[in-house]
Amino acid sequence: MEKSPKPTDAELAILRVLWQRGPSTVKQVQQVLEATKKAGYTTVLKFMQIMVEKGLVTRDESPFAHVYQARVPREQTQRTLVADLLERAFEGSTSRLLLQALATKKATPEELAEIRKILKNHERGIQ
Amino acid sequence: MEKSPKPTDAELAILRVLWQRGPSTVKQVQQVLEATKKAGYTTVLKFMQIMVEKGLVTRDESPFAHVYQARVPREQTQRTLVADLLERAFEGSTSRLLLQALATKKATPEELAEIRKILKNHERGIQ
DNA sequence: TAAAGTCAACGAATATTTTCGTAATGAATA
DNA sequence: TATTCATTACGAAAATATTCGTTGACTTTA
Repeated sequence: MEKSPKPTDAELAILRVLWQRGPSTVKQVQQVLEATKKAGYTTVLKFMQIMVEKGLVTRDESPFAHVYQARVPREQTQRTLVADLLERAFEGSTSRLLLQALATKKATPEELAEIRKILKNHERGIQ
Repeated sequence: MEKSPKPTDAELAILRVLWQRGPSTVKQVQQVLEATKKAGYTTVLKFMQIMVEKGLVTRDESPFAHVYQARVPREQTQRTLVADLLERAFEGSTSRLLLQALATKKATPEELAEIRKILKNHERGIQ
């Protein structure tokens, strides 16, 4: 079983791009990131090298441009992060977490429907 | 309106003690923390001094032992943290957040009932 | 008043995260 | 082959977070 270390902010931002785009070169990732954060090429490269060492991504050393790929699944990382926040800030209470999540961000009716569905599925699973 | 900077891990651990115990001295906080983390007295003191500077806590400079108190409300801090996580890891999707939260931690029937209640209240508020 | 104890202040040391300058490599091309 | 271009490698610098040793102030008590 793999350990899934908690990625830093910068690492998570890179993972998000890889999850969304699939395997990408440093340049491709950097171009996406420079829109929001202003991260230079070597900065992004450095992080991706660190992430290879940590096992967060794999690198395909293709002839010219190396192609990187997320090694940790999105959902697993999300679970790690939300479990961490639950413990650190909510004393483990999922209901409190949801309460504050809804308080900061008005969910659309579609989101609410989705939440109800998740809840229903979860209850069925528990029976 | 106050800004509510995201507390670091160590700062959040101290805030949790203050939220739970109410106004406390450094020693009292340190005694609670050394059970879980092994934080020395001066370490805790240093953080609490930093937190005064950042405006996270206030200090009552009583005759002998200074008494510290959380200045940021628990719920506001929780909202800041969950909003941050929503953006950084869930593309803003509250339903995804809940899904993964339920996936990591089996909610008790009471928790589920609580969650349903929160959802119902929230829907009523939206109408 | 002296000694011992308690606590805060200060600053240094360490660790971690983030950023980027510069050099090296290898391919394409003039 | 020499030059240019795109990319990676290396390592240092800067920023931030964490930890703690030491000093000094004040209180109590012997």
